[in-house]
Amino acid sequence: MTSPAPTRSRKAQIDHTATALFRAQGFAATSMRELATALGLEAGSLYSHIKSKEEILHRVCFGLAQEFFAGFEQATSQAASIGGQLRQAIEAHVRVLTRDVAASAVFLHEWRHLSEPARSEFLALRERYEAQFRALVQRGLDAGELAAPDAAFATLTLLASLNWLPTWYRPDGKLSPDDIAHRLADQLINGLSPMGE
Amino acid sequence: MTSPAPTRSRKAQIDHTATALFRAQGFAATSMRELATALGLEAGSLYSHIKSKEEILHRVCFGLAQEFFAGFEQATSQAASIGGQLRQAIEAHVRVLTRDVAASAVFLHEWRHLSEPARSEFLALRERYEAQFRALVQRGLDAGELAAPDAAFATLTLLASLNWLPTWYRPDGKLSPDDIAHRLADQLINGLSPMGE
DNA sequence: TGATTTTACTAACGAGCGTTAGCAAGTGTA
DNA sequence: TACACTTGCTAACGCTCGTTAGTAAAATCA
Repeated sequence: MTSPAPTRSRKAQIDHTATALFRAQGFAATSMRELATALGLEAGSLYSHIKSKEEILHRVCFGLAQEFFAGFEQATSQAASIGGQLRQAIEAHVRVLTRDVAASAVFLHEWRHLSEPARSEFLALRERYEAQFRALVQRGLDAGELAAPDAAFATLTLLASLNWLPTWYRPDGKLSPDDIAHRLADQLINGLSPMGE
Repeated sequence: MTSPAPTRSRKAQIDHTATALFRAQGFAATSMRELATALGLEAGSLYSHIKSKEEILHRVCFGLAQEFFAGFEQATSQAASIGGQLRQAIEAHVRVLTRDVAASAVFLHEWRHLSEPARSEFLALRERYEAQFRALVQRGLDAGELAAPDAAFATLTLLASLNWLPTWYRPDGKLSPDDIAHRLADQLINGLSPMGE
């Protein structure tokens, strides 16, 4: 009862298709009948594999949160300058975002359809993640490796640039995820001015 | 101070309340009965003032689009360096975003619930607006006032930072809209590195 | 083999959805 | 006064929603 492989695969298939629909139409505007049709099933059949519609959303949101934490931890565990750690953290974030753009979009926009207490738990995780980023930026400011009037503000702007990515990124574009990660890090750290102005 | 002025038409009140609900719960997850209750009405009464639920969304989305275009035009019509124009355009964009955060959030996230052909028209407007920004950045690159490997990429990142604002901005925060506009422009143009570099 | 689990079906439930029709009270205008 | 316009009500329409119950074929495994 712990982990039969074939069960997992059908469930994962449902999650995957649902994620794509949630992204394209939103959680509330996606019906279970629509999801079932996309999978070649009848609506009722879905409930042999999942308990509820929200369960899918829950799994997507919390699963991705875990990936973000893992990426950040790996990026900052290696010895490097603060600026180097920030760059690695940015690239790790971008890597998670681009690994599954649909899931990322759902993670970023559909979490508010979680009901309590999941919603609050999710927001707490999100705040914890942002706080980690903020602390890293603050260390950079203290060490003189970064310059900004306010760590909180700088961090918000930084994450903003990253989190808009799923709205325009296409896996078949000419820039690879690593290209994008590098350019984003460059632009955010160096700005748009020549020689930094 | 924020009490509804008696001069505001019932229609405008409906739009305003609906915008707040659409922002908090999403368009699809907000029912007309819920909207009516928030206004102290019965559901059917709404239809003495509006034709449909989508009509409200249409008005919010296209109304804000017009504001963005007006802001950009005013920002770039004044004679200034390219960098100065970009700075003004950024600040104009932020000013529109902060004037009505709820409407901005709806504009940014709920437009996909527009049905055709409104949806395509909206996307065309959006693309036109981004193209204007992109052209401005490109002129900056050509004139040597800005530095980036790619105007399109730089523009996306720039607008990304701006458009994330409605998710965290609170009108009663300690930063005024103009403060925010200035800081955002600084950070995006100069980056996080000390002295640029 | 037989037992069990997995997978999917049909049919239906109660609830809520956006919207409409018809009516009535209040308000401004001539 | 009479008329029109605005505003809001009640009641209901056809429809879709997420979910459940009960059943059964197929796959898995002892």
